[in-house]
Amino acid sequence: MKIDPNSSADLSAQIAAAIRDAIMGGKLIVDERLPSEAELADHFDVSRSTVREALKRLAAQSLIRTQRGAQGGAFVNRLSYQDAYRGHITTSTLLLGMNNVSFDTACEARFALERACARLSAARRDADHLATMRAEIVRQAQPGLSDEAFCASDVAFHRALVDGAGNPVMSYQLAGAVEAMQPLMNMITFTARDRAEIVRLHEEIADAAEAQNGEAVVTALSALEVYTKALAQSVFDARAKAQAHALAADQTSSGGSAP
Amino acid sequence: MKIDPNSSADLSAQIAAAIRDAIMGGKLIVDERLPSEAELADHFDVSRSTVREALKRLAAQSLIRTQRGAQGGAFVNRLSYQDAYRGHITTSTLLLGMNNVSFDTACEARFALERACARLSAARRDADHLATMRAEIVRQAQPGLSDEAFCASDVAFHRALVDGAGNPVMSYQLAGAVEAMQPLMNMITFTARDRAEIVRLHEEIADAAEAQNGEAVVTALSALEVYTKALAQSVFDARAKAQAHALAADQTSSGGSAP
DNA sequence: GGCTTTCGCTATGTCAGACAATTAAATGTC
DNA sequence: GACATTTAATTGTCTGACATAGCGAAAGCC
Repeated sequence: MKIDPNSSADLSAQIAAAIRDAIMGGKLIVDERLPSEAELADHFDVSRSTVREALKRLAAQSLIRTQRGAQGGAFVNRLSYQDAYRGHITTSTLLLGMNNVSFDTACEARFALERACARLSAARRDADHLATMRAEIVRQAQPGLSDEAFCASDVAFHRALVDGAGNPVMSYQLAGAVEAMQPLMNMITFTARDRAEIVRLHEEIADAAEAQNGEAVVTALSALEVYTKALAQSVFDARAKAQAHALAADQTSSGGSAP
Repeated sequence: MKIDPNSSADLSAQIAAAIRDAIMGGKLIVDERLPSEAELADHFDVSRSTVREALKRLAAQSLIRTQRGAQGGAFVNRLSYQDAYRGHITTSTLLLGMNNVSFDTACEARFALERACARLSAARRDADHLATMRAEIVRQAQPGLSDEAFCASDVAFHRALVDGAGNPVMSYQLAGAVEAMQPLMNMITFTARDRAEIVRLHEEIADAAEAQNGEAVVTALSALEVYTKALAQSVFDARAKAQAHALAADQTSSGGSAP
């Protein structure tokens, strides 16, 4: 493990990259202990603080974990599905939130990918997955549920569907697409009629999954995609109209403020 | 932004979490400058080193960038697709590599998700995407190409197909599934006959994409999935057989070493 | 005036050394 | 042998210092 003394990048970033490469290249294996901070500082000829900053970078990516005390140190971490999920969801949410991704684009990606799980899920889902889906449908039908809770339940429902495929890699990849939609969905106010229609489509999906009819799950998901997009469109249209109206009123009263 | 003084977790981790929450919650917006390290140290009542470790954690996730000099500091970073791609691929690769994910599981997830892009890609791909696919096919047909280069070209081909869908969110989500397969594919030695068959299927995919026939792309992808799985199975079987044979020979010559 | 150069300020990057907290192992005690 | 104590190793945190980078204002020059 070496770093380039001529590089202009931060030493801590270079050291983190060197260790990351060693892990990804198999030179450091899972649960192996890294040299102590003092030894690493010696090896890279930097101070302990610099090494620590590098290790914190790796810890932020769940590549290592640290343990205090004698026999402690930094250990190569086995990246768990749970850790990977969390990071993936965080990144996906920020990516959508910071890049003005349109509702349609995110929605299209989400449903396209979810349909990819539909057939496998219909074939393999077990009783637990079905029970979760049914339970979330019941929750969604409860009056007085906040929009946030409704969206959260929606996510839980779809996650159960995806998990039903029994492929953890797929569940991981889908987690980003499904969960990152939640902030976008939270921008929508659902009327009772909207909720009823969504619940109806969820029931259609659950029924199809119970009957192990993959084709019907795909069809219902497509219907849900169309309905969701239309709903969002109408909400955004109404909001834009209200804003234009407010702007016009403002200009009438104050005479406007810009050319 | 507050931290819990009773928490047992590292202060730097708590501070990083607090700032991360502020960013995700919209309290800090893109390109906004964070307080200086000294000010943050003051605010959280910790030393500058601790603040720096927290900031390095965030930098590792591309949530902030830092700039030296007067008017410098830490700024909320707009998470670019490129940064998100890189992180996603790293995580996916490690997840597959560290959890003994079977080739079949990863392969199933990859092709299921890729089929989800197929119809959109067939409908929307532009000349560039087609050109990239054709170019990679040419590369793959060249004799003398190393297995690694063949796999890399395979990834580039499929990425072009996925990008053809024109949905950057989908491209991002797929990046993990497609690229993380590469290390697994690299474990396979391809015979000339294997490569020819894969190239043939790639041509089928490119032809279908050119004809904007989504259904045909899906069919060809499924055929490629079946072929890839069978190929991997035969390679692994042969390897296991060879190992069993070597073990038997070893036991015969040395009398064995285990109960 | 318009241009370049210099200087100073502020912020991050790095270093050195110290102490606190934690934990496992070694040691001592009964 | 079981239990308590000490010891050593290691990470976590703090303090203070200096190096380095970059912006902006001031100074100098034409």
